[in-house]
Amino acid sequence: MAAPSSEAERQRDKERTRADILEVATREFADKGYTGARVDEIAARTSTTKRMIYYYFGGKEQLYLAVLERSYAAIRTLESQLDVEHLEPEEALRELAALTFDHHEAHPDFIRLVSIENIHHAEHLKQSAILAGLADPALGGLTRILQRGRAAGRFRADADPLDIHMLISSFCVFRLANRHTFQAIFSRDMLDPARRKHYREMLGDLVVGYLTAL
Amino acid sequence: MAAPSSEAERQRDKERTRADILEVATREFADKGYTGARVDEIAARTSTTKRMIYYYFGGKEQLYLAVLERSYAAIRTLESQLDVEHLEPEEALRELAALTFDHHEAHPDFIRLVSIENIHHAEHLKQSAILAGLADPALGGLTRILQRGRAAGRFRADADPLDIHMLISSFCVFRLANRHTFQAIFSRDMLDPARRKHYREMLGDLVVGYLTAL
DNA sequence: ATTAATGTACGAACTAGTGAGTTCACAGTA
DNA sequence: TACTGTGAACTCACTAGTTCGTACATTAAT
Repeated sequence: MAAPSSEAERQRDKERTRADILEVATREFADKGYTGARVDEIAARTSTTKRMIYYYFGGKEQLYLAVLERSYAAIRTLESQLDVEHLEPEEALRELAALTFDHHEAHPDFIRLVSIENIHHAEHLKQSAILAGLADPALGGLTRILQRGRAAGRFRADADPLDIHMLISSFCVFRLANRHTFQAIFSRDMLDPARRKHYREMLGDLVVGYLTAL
Repeated sequence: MAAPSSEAERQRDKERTRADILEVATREFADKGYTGARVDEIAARTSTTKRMIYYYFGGKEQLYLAVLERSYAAIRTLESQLDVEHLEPEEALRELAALTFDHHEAHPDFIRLVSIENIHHAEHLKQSAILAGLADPALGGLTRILQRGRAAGRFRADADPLDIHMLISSFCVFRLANRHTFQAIFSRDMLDPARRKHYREMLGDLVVGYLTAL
């Protein structure tokens, strides 16, 4: 009975309320942008009230920051899912690219938040405490693969890990971030499941092709 | 004196007023997004008043649509700048990619408007009258180059013009659209003039590498 | 004189944020 | 066991400020 989380009849639960707000706010901000998002609307969709948003987060901007940080935190786990030391450099690279491809596809809200944050010149991300921890997870595994490929004389010598990361990101991000204008103009849905495999392999060919060409 | 555009002492000039409003509105919308943009702010930065915005454009949304259409119209001129029939397919492709690269770099406002429009699910672009005229200019030259390359047995047979266009766009767009978060995380400015040549060539290698690999 | 173009002042609706009070769980105390 | 003080979690109604849009007045051109 003294258990902190007993069971069903819970009305007052700090963590649950915070998580509820964050969940709803993520969708609202990703959907409408920072300025377009309405605090009242977020409140209405939670099981709590607007006053609680201010009670727990302080204000609209701090809530947005919390949403942004939570979304970025998820991508840091990508590195840990990468186990490619036993693969040939080319295959390891394809594996890494595919992993990124899958992660982006699985987190459209995150991509939208990144777009929104760029509209705002990344001013919120810049002041975030988690910023420092984002670069290494994204580049660690990639750097090791490139070193192996270079040492084996199979990758071009002037390849920079950050450039390759940018290349992979641009392909994966564009597919989600520019989906709507692309579809409007060319009548092709880049997220059509029927084309998923094609794009996933195209990205691998692209990266390996660039590194092994010449 | 009957000349429609006489000279300096012009206070009443339909075209000039419209153009002035469009110019200022483009910057405001590109900078703040649709919801973030303020009609009063746009009016303040023109040499005219808010009343004129409603007089000429009808409202905030129609003004945004006019801004969007004007920006998209500019990209339709790209096709006409392409004269690569005399070049080998590989070089023609590099030329096309470089041209796109340059155009995107020269029109950051356009890229931002596209991002913003995607946040809004391209709902404004979809209802635009110019939509139908956008696909062909983007793909015409590219399709011809790919045909030549394939006919000569130098490009892979399964290459789709729209996929290649997407590849080129993703690289060029990412460099501008995600500049700020990328710089915040990796401390690298993708628009640094010192790296411009490198990226421009990287894109060419990328496209040619993908088409000629295997 | 009539009409097109322009400027000013204002209002209705919306929006972020807050003031003030309430409910609940629980620990200490008699 | 019953009572009570306390603080965290919560609700409701409100305010101060903003924002799009417009009614009305005015000026210039034909």
